[in-house]
Amino acid sequence: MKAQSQTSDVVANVSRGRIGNKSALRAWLRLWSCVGSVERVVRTRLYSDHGMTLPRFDYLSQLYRQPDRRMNMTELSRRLMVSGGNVTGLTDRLVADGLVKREQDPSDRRVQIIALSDYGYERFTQVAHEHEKWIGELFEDLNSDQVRVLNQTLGQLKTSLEEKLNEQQEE
Amino acid sequence: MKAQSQTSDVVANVSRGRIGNKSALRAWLRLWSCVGSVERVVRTRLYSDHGMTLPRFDYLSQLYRQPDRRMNMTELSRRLMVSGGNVTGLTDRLVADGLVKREQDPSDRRVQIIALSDYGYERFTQVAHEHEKWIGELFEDLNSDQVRVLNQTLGQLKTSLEEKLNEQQEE
DNA sequence: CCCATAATGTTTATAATTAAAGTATATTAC
DNA sequence: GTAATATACTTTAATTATAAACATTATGGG
Repeated sequence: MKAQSQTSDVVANVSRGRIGNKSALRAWLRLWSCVGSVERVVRTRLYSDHGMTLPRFDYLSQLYRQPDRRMNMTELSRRLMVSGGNVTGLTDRLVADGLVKREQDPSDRRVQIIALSDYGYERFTQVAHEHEKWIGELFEDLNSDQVRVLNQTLGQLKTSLEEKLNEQQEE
Repeated sequence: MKAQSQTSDVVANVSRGRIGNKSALRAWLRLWSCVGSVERVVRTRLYSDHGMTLPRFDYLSQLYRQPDRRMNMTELSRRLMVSGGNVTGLTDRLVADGLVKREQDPSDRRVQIIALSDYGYERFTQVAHEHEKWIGELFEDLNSDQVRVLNQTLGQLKTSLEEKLNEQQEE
């Protein structure tokens, strides 16, 4: 597998070389660890300070970002990266709490369109403001160079992963 | 809210400047998205190819990394970043499947020491090899420079987060 | 039109997960 | 030594999550 670097030692200077599995695994474990720590903090504060769970916050934030504050179930499932059955259950509870509403798609009777209610919008706006502050505090020890490079690298990884997922799906 | 162009000017002039909340939030969303995508792939393959769930794999991997393949419940809870009750439930099921064993700590009768069984070790070794390959494939589009910087930045973030968590805990 | 296939969402059964309360044991202060 | 406190783990009730099977509706080809 490493034979390739011999042929291209001029080009590589090792710097642009392919990464090995061990190296990738290390990066993955760090990613996992960082995300876990941040999630834990956010989940705890969401619950103690606002009586809101993290899955519901993530759900509402997807609706919030849409211009019309609306999205169908399949799209929610895709964006939240959770199963369809999960979205059904979350939706039931959010509807019961009055945070979102179910609407019918006039052009396709299979489709449920979920709309953020006025109450849901108001509620989410308050919580999101706090949330943004927490994240800012948690990342404050990184400098702007680091964050810029991080965003760039993760953006590339995200695109690459999406391509792989699409390929996989088509097989 | 300042216009984006103004922020960029500041960044350009002061490259090591403090990051803003918006910038941190963007980084957090990318982190979350990448981890979600990778987790989804790993979870699906673990289940379809090996009949193993992701939480159990994570649990076993913690034991596997220990020299004596042993760890108590509290430490498992801390490392897996999940609640104690969760570890109790996972342990019950893993014991039922013969992958781990419960042992008593002779010096402290409150402590449960969890040991990877021979079967669990064998089983995990096979799955872990595959897992490492999947991660390698998922990250293959990043070059070694990117992974090095990523590891460095995430390492710093991880340390910073751990400090903040400790401070918070002591309050 | 009719059938096969795909897409959308729900249901079912089970597993994973949390927060909070509870139990048992250990440690510390006095 | 005893009481207060802390630690380790379990239990409880509710929520969140999955995969797989299902029902309904849409779409495309003959």
